[in-house]
Amino acid sequence: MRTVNPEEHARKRAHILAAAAGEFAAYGVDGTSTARICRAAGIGSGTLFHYFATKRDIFHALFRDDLPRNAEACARAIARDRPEDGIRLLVDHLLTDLADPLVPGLAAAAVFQVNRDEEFARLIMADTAQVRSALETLTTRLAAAGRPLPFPPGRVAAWIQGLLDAAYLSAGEPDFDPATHTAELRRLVGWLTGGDASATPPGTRTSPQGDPTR
Amino acid sequence: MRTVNPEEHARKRAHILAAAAGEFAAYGVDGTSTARICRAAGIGSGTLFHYFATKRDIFHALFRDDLPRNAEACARAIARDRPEDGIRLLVDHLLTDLADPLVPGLAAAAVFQVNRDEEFARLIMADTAQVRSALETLTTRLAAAGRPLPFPPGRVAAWIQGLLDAAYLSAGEPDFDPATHTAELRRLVGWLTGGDASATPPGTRTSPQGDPTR
DNA sequence: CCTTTCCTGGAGCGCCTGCTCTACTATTGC
DNA sequence: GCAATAGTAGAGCAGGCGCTCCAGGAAAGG
Repeated sequence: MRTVNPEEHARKRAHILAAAAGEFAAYGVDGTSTARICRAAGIGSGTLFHYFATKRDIFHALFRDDLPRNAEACARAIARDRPEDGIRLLVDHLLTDLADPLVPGLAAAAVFQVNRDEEFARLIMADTAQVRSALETLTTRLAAAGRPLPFPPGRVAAWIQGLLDAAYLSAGEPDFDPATHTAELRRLVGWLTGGDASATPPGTRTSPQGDPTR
Repeated sequence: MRTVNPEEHARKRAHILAAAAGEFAAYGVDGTSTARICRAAGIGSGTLFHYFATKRDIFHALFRDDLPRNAEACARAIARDRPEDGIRLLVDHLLTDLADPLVPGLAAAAVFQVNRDEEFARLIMADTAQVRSALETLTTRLAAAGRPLPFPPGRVAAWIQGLLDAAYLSAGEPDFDPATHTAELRRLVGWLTGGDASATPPGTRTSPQGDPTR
């Protein structure tokens, strides 16, 4: 008998995934041939299809692996005493990879794939629903505490999520600055959650920093 | 001799473009074969390539045709006396097609293509820059008039544009309602332009309408 | 009428695709 | 050391691709 070494297996799998991520980000799913992934990973096609059933499966795995981490972040956010802290925590977590150069390409490929590939759509939907639910719980708590939200709690949650998605897509623009964008996004979230961010102190107009929300 | 009939030519071209738009929205550029476009348009491949040089060219034409209309809208917006009217005009113009069922698919395909196809990226960039410039002119005028913008005028313009893009992408979500989304977006734009939208009157929290900005 | 050009469908070409299959080596348990 | 199986490379296959090319119908000018 010979048993499988799960650790080595996972390492090799991750190696292939990393190589595939670069190709998918650059050329998309349809635009990336399996031969290209093999070349990038330095393996033969036999090896590739030993680890993954289909090309689509590779792309799915790239996002499926993030699901548990997001679930954990949601749980931590809800556990916070002050809802605004939870929202801040969740927003920060979801913005972690904003500076990753692969992100815009992968985000574009993902948005595209959601409209095309039903199985992938369900995968992403599960993740989205999870985050949405957490955000809605938190915004509902804010509303219950008397915060004057501009929209119903569910809609506020939807907008926060929309802003996050938009951030990842705009990360590919030529003069994109993650720090500025993050700061401004927090400001917008502050307004959406009924914070005092609407009171604009004079002089802030030209300063990219200076967000007192915490 | 025989002369070309430009009117008939344009009609046929538009017919092919309409058919292609449906296919591109459903399957993307790579996922749509030229044979499929031919079938959808009820023509042979000879005809298709008589009107368009390449498959990519068909996709480009789909967006290139909108450029002059957007330019005109920008000009009209800048010509307005009150900058907030101009912004409102431009935002409304850019949200015209939000209810079109093809829009989410085409937007996804476009976002994807921008990251892949350099020529298409330049095409979209030209359109984006044009709108951005108009918005920035208007927000700068607002700032000069003493309006307390939350960010520098250029950044406010960028955010308005980002919100518009996000709207088109989220238009594919299951419970998307164009009217609600538009109303809320105008509210956000109101805040971004230093309007009084931040003062939340009680009872607005559950009302999807009621935006007094004009 | 004839000529010229536009317009058209579809056969077909060369190429590339995702994936399978086979032959082989490396590593494990006994 | 032996058997069993995990892991690997790459040739090869069937099918689909974008696009070309050609033969002929349709329509305009003279």
